[in-house]
Amino acid sequence: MAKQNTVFKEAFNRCLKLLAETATLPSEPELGTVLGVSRTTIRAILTRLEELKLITWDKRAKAVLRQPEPADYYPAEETDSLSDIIERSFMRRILAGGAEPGMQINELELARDIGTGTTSVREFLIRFSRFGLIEKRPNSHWILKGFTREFALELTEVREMFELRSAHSFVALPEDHPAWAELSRIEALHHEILGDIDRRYREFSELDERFHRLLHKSSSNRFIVDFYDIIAIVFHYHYQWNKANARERNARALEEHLAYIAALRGRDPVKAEDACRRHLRSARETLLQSIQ
Amino acid sequence: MAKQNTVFKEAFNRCLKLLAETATLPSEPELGTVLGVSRTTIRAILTRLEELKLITWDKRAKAVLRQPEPADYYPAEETDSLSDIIERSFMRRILAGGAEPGMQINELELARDIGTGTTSVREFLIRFSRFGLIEKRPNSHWILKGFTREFALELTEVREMFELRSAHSFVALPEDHPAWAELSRIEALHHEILGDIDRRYREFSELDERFHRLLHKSSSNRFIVDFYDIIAIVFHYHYQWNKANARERNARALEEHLAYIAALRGRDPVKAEDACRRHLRSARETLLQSIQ
DNA sequence: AAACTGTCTATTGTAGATAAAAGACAAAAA
DNA sequence: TTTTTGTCTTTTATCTACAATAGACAGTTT
Repeated sequence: MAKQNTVFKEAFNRCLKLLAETATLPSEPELGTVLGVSRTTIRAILTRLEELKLITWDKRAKAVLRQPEPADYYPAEETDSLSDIIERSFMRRILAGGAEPGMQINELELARDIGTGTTSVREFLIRFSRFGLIEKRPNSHWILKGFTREFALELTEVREMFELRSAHSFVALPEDHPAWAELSRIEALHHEILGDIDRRYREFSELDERFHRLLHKSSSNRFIVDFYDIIAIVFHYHYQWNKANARERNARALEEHLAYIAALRGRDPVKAEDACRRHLRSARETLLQSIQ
Repeated sequence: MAKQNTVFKEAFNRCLKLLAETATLPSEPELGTVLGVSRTTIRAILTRLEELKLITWDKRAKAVLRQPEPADYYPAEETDSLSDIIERSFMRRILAGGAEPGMQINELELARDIGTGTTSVREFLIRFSRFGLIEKRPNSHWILKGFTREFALELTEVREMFELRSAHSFVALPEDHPAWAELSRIEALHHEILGDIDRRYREFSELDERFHRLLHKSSSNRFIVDFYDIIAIVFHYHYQWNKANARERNARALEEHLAYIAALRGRDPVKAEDACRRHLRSARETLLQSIQ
């Protein structure tokens, strides 16, 4: 196959959900906007819906025949984009497996392992290299620099510089800036999760990213904003493979966030900086502890 | 062609220079180390040298028959790696040509323009995207964000944070650290160039990069070190297409560097910070002036 | 014994091909 | 007149193939 039709399958599944909710379908361009795909894909979806006798379709007349059933959906494995599959597979190898720093990474072997072409693996590695975990020897292999203590320290050093700067920008944001409303929503979610921490502590990871991205965004600096991608990917996989004491860790982080949010609200740069430092110090400790 | 033999041609040219200097050739593995290529390539070079009747070659017996002539060298156009060609061509388009922010970038068109396959263009764009000047729409084109005033401000903001931090690390380096010796060599070169500024002002660009990279390296932080790649590429092309007042600009920057170097030598963090700020402020002004 | 050469294999860099997806434009419908 | 559909073209994502390059190993030379 030249290209996998994951865009179609994933959009098809979302279209089924839409159908279950609304029981009616808008025009092709409108559907395209809603699902975020081109009209070509929309027409492929409509064709498939017709084949499955979910709808009848003739020009702009679209009649729903029946509600979608679980069997109508494409299985989840088929809707993941190739680059997601490669990323997951690669991260498992270097974070979970016993991957030693200095190890060679071989495009061909990776591709065979994952069952994909070399081009996609190669492009993934190029994209991934900006995270500073691998390095290319031209005309030869890649070198794994490893998820080491040094890496974590270098990462957090920059993170602290960037987030302090962002926190300063944040408190200077005008009263009516939408970030304040978003901050309130985030704060409310913190209280919700803390109120039912035993059951909901796993939601922290996502909320954490949402909170810190909001802060970084207020720097209005693409390099600072983009740097959060590195932090996010590290923490994302780190949380997945390090579940020890997750409940306590997350509860503490949530409390720290609340103090941090309160300080931001107070518009006091010094207090905000203080809360920021305190939280980042403890985040760094958590990360370092998990490494060895 | 599947792969261009620019590695061979470029190494061949360097080997000719070596031959002109030493008039004798070491063993294959040793040549490989000197030229930084594999023995496979070395043997291809030796074969070619023999064909051109520059040497006789039988196992380890290599006798030089004559000195290389200009005609023996491969022309410079053939020794540039494909990615360099693509980079130059792309940078000319977006810096020199009237490329508007928001413009679409089309892989196929770029490839046709440069006369290369799409794969290489695509990989270049992925690698280049970390510089924050372009952005991908998945399944669709790239967007040029443009070399704008905002870009320059965001770039210099981070640069200043990183370089201040690096300058602080630098003054704390132990007395016997090799960086101090390199700093002296760099300082001497500054005096040399300033002494003959009218003729040698063009050498500033390279020296500037060498000086700042030395500083950034002392941070021992891969993110800070890697960030200099962005600064380097921006200034590199910026110097190429903006030659107005180059002599005066460079002379002033050299003086600033000397003050900066003296402050670093004094091991006084406050003075070093001061000199650093002063130089970076003027570097920013220079960059901003050239944008509009 | 250490280094070198001959030979062979494996991997990378790049082009070319192709299905999937995007998107352009004219004709048709509201 | 604005939106929608039918049709067609262009571009992207991905695979496969292959020359260039790296690298391994055994036999040979110093």
